[in-house]
Amino acid sequence: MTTTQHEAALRAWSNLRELVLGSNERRKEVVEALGMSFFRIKALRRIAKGPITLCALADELTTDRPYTTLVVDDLAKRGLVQRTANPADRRSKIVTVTEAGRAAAQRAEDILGAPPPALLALAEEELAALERISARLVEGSAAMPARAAGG
Amino acid sequence: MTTTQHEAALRAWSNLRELVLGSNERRKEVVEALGMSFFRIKALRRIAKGPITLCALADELTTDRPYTTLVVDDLAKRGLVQRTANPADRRSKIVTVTEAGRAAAQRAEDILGAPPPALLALAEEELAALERISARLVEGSAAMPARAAGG
DNA sequence: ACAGATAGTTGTACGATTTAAATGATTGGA
DNA sequence: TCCAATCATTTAAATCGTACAACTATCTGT
Repeated sequence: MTTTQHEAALRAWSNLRELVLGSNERRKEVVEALGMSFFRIKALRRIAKGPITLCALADELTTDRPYTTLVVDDLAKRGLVQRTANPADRRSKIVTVTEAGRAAAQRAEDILGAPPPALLALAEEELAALERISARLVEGSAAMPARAAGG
Repeated sequence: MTTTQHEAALRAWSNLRELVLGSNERRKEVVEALGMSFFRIKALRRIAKGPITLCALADELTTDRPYTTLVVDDLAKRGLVQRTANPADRRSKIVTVTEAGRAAAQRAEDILGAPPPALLALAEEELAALERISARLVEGSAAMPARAAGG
């Protein structure tokens, strides 16, 4: 890793952050479209991905169980999710998405997942390169949350 | 734009979002390091970039003036920013960063701007390609906030 | 059966943010 | 000068999210 490479990494990271974080209008857009806070939308989107216990959901949202209970209450009141018993552990409950919830989550994904115009305007080879490199970055980040590869 | 290209754009955008938004530990890290909310850090970083009126600051933070006043009050109480009169308009005040504020903002930039390990692990050509493409994306997004290029 | 740990719930307190109404100082145009 | 608009501020209420304590039901290991 040369110095110029490190500087290139700094610039690339700055660009990527500006690109992704700059599209904050999306947040407001999806909040207005679904009529709930972004945090609840995040919870709903996770639940829509697959049934999950309240405890695990609290972990994924990096919040505590009491507030997760409250959020799930709210989503349930809106008819977007359901609590079901966990046959494996009667203490816990599994939260599943309803049809209405799945539709709402899909609407959120459609809004948040829509690529910005500049990305759609890329040349074919550039887009292919970006897809390949970004996939590698995501793959790498999942495996090493805080430390460099290879140890 | 072919169908597969649009799908490639969707996947690339998904990857980029996961990469940038997945590094949420950074948010907590900088919040803990500076001892203030992320929103106030955002305000401070903006003020550190250059003097700005309260009204303009409220616009950039997409919040209202009353809360901006409160946030600037807090930053001023911490000795990080100063209010000065605006010679061009005595109604308005200009907020400038102090030396301590500049140091704090720099600390925030250092934490938030540090590229994730996976990015540093990229091969030289890939990193160069990513820097070039991401720069083009940022350039393009600035010019067209919501509409495709060329009209 | 027993003790300790875990899952979900309830309640409470607090800080951060949003929203709205109102005020004083100042600017700009008629 | 007078009127309307703007800038910063104050105040109050409401919402959102975090943190903590306590409770019940259930699981685990002994």
